[in-house]
Amino acid sequence: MLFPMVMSKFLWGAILFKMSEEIRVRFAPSPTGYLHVGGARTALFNWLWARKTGGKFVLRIEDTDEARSTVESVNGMLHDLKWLGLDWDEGPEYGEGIDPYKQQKGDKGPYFQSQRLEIYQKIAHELMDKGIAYPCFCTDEELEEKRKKAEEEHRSVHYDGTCRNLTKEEAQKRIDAGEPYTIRVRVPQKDYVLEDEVRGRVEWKAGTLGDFIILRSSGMPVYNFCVVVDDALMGITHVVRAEEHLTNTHRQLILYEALGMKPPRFSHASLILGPDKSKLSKRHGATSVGQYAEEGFLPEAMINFLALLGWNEGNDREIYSVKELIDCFELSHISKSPGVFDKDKLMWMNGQHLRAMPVDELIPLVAPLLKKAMPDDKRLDDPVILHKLVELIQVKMTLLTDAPEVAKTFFEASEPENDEARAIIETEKSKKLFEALAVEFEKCDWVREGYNASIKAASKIAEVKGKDLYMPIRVKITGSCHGPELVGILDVLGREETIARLRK
RNA sequence: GCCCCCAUCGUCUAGCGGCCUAGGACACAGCCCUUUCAAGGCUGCGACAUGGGUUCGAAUCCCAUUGGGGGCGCCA
Repeated sequence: MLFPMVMSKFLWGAILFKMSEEIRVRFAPSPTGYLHVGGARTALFNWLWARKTGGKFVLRIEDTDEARSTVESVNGMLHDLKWLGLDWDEGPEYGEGIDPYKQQKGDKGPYFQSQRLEIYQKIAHELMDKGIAYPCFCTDEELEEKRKKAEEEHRSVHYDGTCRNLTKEEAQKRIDAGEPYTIRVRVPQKDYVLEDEVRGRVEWKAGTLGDFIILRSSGMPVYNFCVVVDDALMGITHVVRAEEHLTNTHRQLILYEALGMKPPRFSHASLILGPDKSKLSKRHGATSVGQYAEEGFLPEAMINFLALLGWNEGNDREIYSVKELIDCFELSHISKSPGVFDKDKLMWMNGQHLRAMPVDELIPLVAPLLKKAMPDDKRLDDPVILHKLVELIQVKMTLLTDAPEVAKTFFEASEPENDEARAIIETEKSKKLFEALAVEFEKCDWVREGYNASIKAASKIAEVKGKDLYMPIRVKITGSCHGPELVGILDVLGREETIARLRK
């Protein structure tokens, strides 16, 4: 008995291999003007899956709610996605002077729902012609009434099917008379089963859902309908999205069946929560990716953090590069329980990525911030000094935006920061030390060995050592009791500046 | 009200019946390193929601309860 089983396994493998089509995933945000971290994580999971499998990542804009949709709001979204490094293979183009509505890439477009209205309308009417859907003439008021009544009688608030059994002729007559109507699908009386990649088997019993609208009386399609039509037409093979859509899947399975299409594989990740465990929203602070970019977070840290919030490889690993994530990512390892967005951990992670970064890569990120904080400082234009400076402050930064503050503590000459600092440099011994050191510095080689020797020599002359030696020098030169290592500071400042500060 | 999902330290999580007196990370505290502050290293603090089963054995499987979340729209 073992042999046939093994055989069939091989056979299945072969068939699956042959049948396996290109994997196509999508991210379908509404154009709200910015990318929410929850959306970013959804986009990331999709993107990782596409990149891991060599598939395609499609970007589709769900803008049937036209009011919010403008070039600016779309670009805001695309900008954030680009910043994260989540590039898409199909969808609107992004860039200076590009109109995302007009310039799109991919052959399954258009990728704006607002540009696909005829498609939805045509399909909705086809379904109606086939009797899979039907026109409903119930008015808003009537429906509201029914809902109320159902609630009072403790029945479920489904549509009662008033227009379900209208004859074709009767319906046509009312349509011809110009009566407004919506199109509803006839929901089959049967159970539906979803085999979710992360949640496993999810079942809906027959009768838990009433006939629902797919096309409004205005001719505008409804979300669940658009999604299914688009996903089907765009050849989406895997839908990865947040848990809030889990119950929508029931309707969507019905619609796939109505269209005679095979549904994609679904993966429902859970929600991202705020510190109070309610769904992450603006009142919890920064929720848009753009805000984190401005605060000085690195895209690779953001990616790493978001990936680990709701996904893990099954081990203790915390730090991943983007490439490593692509290699390790599996849909089945997405976690089922919701997670709190922990900014402290994000900060830590940012520090990890920041410190792991080669100085040459860090310089272009930090230089503009330094330049902005110290616009008149010519030294920043010197690549050698800039390199030394960034190298020195790298270990002291958590965020990119920490750079100016850390640099300023020693890069710019300043008065003692407080009385404690002032007291340190105003002792007689300290004053003696500074002069001795200035003299030594004038004649030494300006390399680490040189000024280390000078400090030693001055130490003997002024009869101070240890903390009484280094702290006064630090305070005299920088004005602060804290900062990067002293010899590094000397490296950056150079001989002239250092001596000038000692003698000031 | 009905439907669906979820449940391990404060937080993110490992765990998929014996390796668990439950491991790692963030945060917190202490120590070490160090001319300072960081960074780094070490140590500590700290959790299987509750109640029933199943089993020789349960964080792990099943059922209830409780708690959280989502949905039930001519919103997306």
